[in-house]
Amino acid sequence: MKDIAREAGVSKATVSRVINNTNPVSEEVRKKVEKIIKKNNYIPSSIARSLSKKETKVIGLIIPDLSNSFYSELVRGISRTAHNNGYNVFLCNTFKETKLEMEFLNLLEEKEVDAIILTTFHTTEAQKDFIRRYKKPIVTVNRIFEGEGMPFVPNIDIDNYKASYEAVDYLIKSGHKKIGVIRADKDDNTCIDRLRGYKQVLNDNLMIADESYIIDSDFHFQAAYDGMMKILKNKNRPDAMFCFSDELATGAIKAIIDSGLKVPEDISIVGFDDIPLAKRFIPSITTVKQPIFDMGKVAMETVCNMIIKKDDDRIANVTLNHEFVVRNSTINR
Amino acid sequence: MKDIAREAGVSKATVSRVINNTNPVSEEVRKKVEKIIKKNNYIPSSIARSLSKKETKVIGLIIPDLSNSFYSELVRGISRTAHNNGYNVFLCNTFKETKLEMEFLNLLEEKEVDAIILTTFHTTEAQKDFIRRYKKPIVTVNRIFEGEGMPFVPNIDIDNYKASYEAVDYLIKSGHKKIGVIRADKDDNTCIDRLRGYKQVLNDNLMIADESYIIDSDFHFQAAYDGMMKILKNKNRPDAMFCFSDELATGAIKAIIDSGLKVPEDISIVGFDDIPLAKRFIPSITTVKQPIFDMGKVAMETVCNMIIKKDDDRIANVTLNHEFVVRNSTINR
DNA sequence: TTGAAAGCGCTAACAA
DNA sequence: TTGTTAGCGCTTTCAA
Repeated sequence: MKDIAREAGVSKATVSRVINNTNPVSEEVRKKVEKIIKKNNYIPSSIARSLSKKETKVIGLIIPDLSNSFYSELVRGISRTAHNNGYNVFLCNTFKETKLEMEFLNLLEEKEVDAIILTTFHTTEAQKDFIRRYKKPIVTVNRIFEGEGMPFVPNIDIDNYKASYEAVDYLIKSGHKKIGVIRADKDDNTCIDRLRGYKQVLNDNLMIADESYIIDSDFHFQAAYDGMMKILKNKNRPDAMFCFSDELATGAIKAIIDSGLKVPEDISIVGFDDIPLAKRFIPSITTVKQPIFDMGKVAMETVCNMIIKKDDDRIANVTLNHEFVVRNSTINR
Repeated sequence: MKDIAREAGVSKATVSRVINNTNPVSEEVRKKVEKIIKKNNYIPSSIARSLSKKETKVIGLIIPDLSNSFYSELVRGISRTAHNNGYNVFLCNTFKETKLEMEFLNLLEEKEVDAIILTTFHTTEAQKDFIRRYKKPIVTVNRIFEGEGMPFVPNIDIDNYKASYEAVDYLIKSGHKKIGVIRADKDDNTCIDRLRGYKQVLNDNLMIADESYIIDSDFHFQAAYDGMMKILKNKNRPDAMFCFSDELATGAIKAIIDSGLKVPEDISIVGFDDIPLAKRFIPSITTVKQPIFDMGKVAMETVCNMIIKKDDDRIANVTLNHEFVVRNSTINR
């Protein structure tokens, strides 16, 4: 920059003004400086700028694992929206390791990102402490952080209770009598809400939730496969399974087919998320569609609002609309 | 930092020394400074450090789109290895937009990342110009950049020609007579090598590559589905299809089944990549396994080597081993 | 409309 | 073993 200034016969301040389009600067000088910048292939250092302006124009993003399509789609929504607003994404894939989650949180603070979008794997006290003392904006997706002395952390989500209620209601209305569940991360608020919906709709229809029909898993194919295999040994096997993700649904379907049974003829399957795979799988999967890309978009927009104005009414939890999508993994009984 | 120094009664230099473990500093002073750092919850600014040291410890990563499992897995391999080596990843998802590719390249230069790992969607002259003038390390995955005045850009890949040859050879040996191909990005070197392998093995077995059996697509499900539908109208339909990705394979399978035919009974399908879905799909997909995570790992290791020593013999193209995995989407005829 | 100068928070000679 | 000092490359008052 100094070189540009010298060559143009102006001061660094002037060069800075033309780069950032900060008025005032005469047309004549601007032209001249721009020409010299181009000629010398000069690239301003965004590091120096960040140091001086105390903003980085990057937001930190913490996710459990990209191998889960939910998160890769979320990242897409966030990246796209970030870019549209002049921000960029510093991605932290924690591989579901609690230790890495804290490491990355601290790293993002050191890196002085302008805000953090957080989707943790397991909520810990250390994380809560971090949130308590962190002074820049934090937004979560599908996670609720509350507690003593905790600032308000906007969360982007769907109405998991209602979505779950509707999905199971559909199964009941289409004649299913014995409906099981494959859940995941059972202490997670998302999971809790969904299970609540499931139990409530059974209750409202005078059906009982058989505890042996509730399978725990970890949002991985294999866990669903194993869990489904176990439940199939049950002499009184279910006629439908509601899975808390599409990936879990594929595991359940595979297990059923490997056991010589058919989907949906013997057992109906409902998934959750509507990842691209859901409609392509064979059979295509009936599922609860979450607007994942939009959730990322809204999360990023909320971040932007928080950065600009510290107390706007656009800074709040956002509940997006879900949609129940009927495909070929369910049948009328 | 100044505050810490004042409170500890030492100079900033000393504080810097204890933070970075740069000798020498007496045990006594170290303890004291560490205590004060902890007490005040002091977090050093990595921006200021970067400015001063002229290194950021972040590498820029440009990929076409995370919705493709190949790339999300690649990102995982790169992230993991980066972290193990003290680096972090600045992710740029270009959504396959050529304009964004150049924007991100320029951005990474401004951000002064220490190196770039590049997997472009379409190679352009502007990209080549960038590479020519960029002075920091660049490594590619599955992409070859060559040309007048171009520096050597290490590329991480498998032997696509051989992999393709073997896959089609397997089909021939298991009795298939009419073998088609669904390729993607046909001007890409990867694709060219694979098609060469396909044609060569047909040739070596005195079979002719019927041009109407070669379908162009864009690495998306829908393109494969549509292409497969078209080829099924062919009165002389193929008895096997070799698809250049697993996602394309799922599209082909879906099309075949929707047409009332069966996989593999009527048509065998071979994929490429071995994304996690391949073994879970129904039928599970016979495929060429690429060590995607490892490709990311090796790319990142190569980057590290380039950063440390400018001319090491470990800075070279790397060809990793592939593996042909037989599953249920192929059959002996 | 422009320039001089201070400062962002750190590192790294060099001196003590 | 420690402190002093001069940057790193930019932005931003304040004065001219």
